[in-house]
Amino acid sequence: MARPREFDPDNALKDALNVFWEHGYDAASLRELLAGMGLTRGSLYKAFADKKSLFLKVLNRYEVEAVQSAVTHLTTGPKDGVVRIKTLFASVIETAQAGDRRGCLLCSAAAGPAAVDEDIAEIVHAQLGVMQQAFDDALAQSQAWEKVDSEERGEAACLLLSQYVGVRVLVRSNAPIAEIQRCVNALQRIMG
Amino acid sequence: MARPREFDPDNALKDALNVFWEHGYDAASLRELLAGMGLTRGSLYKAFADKKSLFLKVLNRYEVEAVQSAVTHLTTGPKDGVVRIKTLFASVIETAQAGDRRGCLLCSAAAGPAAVDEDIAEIVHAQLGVMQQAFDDALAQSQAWEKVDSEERGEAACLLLSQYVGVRVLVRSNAPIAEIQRCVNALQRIMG
DNA sequence: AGGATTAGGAACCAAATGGTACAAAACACG
DNA sequence: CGTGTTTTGTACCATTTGGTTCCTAATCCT
Repeated sequence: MARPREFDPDNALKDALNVFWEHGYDAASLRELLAGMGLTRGSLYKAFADKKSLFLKVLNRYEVEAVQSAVTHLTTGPKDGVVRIKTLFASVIETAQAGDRRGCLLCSAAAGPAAVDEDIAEIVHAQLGVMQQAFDDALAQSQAWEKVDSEERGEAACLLLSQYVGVRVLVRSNAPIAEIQRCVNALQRIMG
Repeated sequence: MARPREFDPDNALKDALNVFWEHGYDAASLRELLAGMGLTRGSLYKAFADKKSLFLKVLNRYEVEAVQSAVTHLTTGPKDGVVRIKTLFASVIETAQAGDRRGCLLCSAAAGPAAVDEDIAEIVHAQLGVMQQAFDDALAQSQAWEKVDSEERGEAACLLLSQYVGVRVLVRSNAPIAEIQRCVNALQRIMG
């Protein structure tokens, strides 16, 4: 391994994640990525092959970093799963209120042209599936839903996932936070 | 008004809508637009100034064509507003099942880089507001909600809007229809 | 018929796109 | 010390981007 690389690949991936998260896959130009990651073309292409491959690796990092964080919200903390679901949505509002309007990388990728690419779509759907499963698990661990049959609960989990996608898209679209707050209020009321 | 134009501007706008609807604002290239509209650069720029202006006009047409169609779903038909809301979501499923995976132009624009542009964002939010109001009106005209105070009903309308956005994004992302169907099932069950 | 005015179309433009080629630089190992 | 191997950085590439120029063609109006 002759000359050692001068950058930490994992750190570079983190930087790339930030660029993609802000601009989306298509709108993130190679120049922006290079600037954000602090390296030059030669290094990037040697280490990550090309833009798409880089994005796929970034998506994996997003899972580790963001999706797992949401899943943790849904699986740990208050004993009742419904409460945890509520706090997850509350945390989405908090993030937006703190000025982070990037929304969810997965949700944006799902809505954009990137979703046409099969490899990207596969990962996106897999990770949304992880979220959905976490919603389902949380519902299963709640008083209100423990007696409901699993199919009906699964449908509710689907509903929560699409709700989650909708909210995060609205956040990214710069919708008034008050409106998003109202939407989450309704969700929390409906969930009892 | 010397030489008359050889194309119908309204028709060209309809064609442009189809291109933007399929690819989104950013990914729709000028070449694709010209091909889809069946005219050359000179004509397009003479009639619509530039790409962004064209898109703004297309958005207006989208309102007339698609948003108003949804609003009609929400305001006419069955007497009970909740039933009308259910049928709106059912029609979204039907569209997807028929092979139309374009989703909602507004929802995609909201999630994409186009939303950064103030002029575009303004129209997008205005039209989403129209949808939200229609949800609110439909709820007001239902047995289940007529006794609920207007703030709580307004929050439910917000919820329905974000739900709508989420579902249409999932449709565009090529998510399995069965999953989207389950999500709508849950919505219809929750609404009583 | 003829000037005025507008649409149509092609050539052209600079800038930006993602990607490649290749030489120089930095290390490991003998 | 030198050779082989890998990284780095730069110059370069063809292609595509949205947009402009400008000439010609078609119509209106007198």
